[in-house]
Amino acid sequence: MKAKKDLTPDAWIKAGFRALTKGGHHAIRAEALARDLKASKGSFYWHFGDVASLQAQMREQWKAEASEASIAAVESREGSGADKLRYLVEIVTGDASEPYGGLLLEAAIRDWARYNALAAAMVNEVNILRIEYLETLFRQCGADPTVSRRNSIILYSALIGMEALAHAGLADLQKDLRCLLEILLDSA
Amino acid sequence: MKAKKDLTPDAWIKAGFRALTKGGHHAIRAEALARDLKASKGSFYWHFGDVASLQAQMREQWKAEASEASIAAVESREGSGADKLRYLVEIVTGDASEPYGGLLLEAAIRDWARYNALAAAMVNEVNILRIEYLETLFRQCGADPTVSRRNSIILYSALIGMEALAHAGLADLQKDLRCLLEILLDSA
DNA sequence: TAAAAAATATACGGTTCCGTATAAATCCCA
DNA sequence: TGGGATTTATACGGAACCGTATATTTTTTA
Repeated sequence: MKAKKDLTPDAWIKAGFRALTKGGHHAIRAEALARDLKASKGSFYWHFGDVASLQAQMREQWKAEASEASIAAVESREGSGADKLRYLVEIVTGDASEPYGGLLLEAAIRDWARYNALAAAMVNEVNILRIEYLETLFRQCGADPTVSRRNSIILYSALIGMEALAHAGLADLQKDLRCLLEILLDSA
Repeated sequence: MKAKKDLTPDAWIKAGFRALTKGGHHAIRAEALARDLKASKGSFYWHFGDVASLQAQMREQWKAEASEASIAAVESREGSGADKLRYLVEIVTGDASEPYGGLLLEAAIRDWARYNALAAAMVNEVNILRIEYLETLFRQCGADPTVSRRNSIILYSALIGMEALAHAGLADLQKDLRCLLEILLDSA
């Protein structure tokens, strides 16, 4: 009999994200993930004490990634605040650029947060960081703090909402969000 | 022993919406609803063939309500297109005005649609109707069709996205959405 | 008021899951 | 190469759920 499939905790975490994206937070189940990885439940429970522990590690990993990835990519570039905003819109609407399936996973995690306090707390922290970063960019464009904050909230909200519409073809994520950005930049 | 609690199909449907809002689509379960209503599973299966049938009726009911409620309220008023848009923003951001818990239920249904094709089809129809209605209002403000459509998508997306942020206090749904509306009205 | 119909309750078998216990296979290294 | 540590598989008991079958009670009606 074969054994020792070299399953790392990370492989289980990735499987967890796949399940979350496809079936929602309740789809994160030990036996289902084991089937996905063609492994057995025993293996799962060697790496994790329970399902909640896997979920905790999923939250940690996503939070770290979500807090840094896009911001680091934008900050590594030279350019004005407006340029950075345009580039940011570019990369976050390009799904492939993000790990674990980009906006689809984002949405699934947001759903998760709706029904779970721990996930909600994490998503909230990420939201705060992202909105604060957007604020700095809008301020670099010359907008005053109040307008910057409002623009940030509007832009970020629209991104979240458009993802749902874009999936059905109702919105063109890239085009519509870019358009909104220009409107916001002009409105000052 | 008591029996005959006068449970209508509608009582089960309402319980279904409660469960959906609180726990997500997987929380719509016959035994859980029965506990909620202090009834038994047998009663549920007298009114519904199975859980999928309850879900179908939930979708029908919500679709009818969601397609008409806000639009009818706005259309019953006199005023310019801009006035109607302002009033529409007013009522959709006032949570209590909608049945079954307003935006919270909306979000839960949107989550449901993410993982279920039937729910996705229904939500898509509702989205189309709503966006088309927004378009007519923007056109009444003098915007050309292309701009009207873009404004509609932006405004509707922002509403969807802001709900998630507002829940954590990051956005002021009413204020921020109204602000966006004015920006869109000015951008023409 | 007795029988039929409507509505609810209880009991059952089957499935899927959780988490634990235990066995088995593989890896590492002395 | 053999034995301990690591990793995976199998087997188990218990819980929750589904949908059905079968009482049991209430309401309606003839």
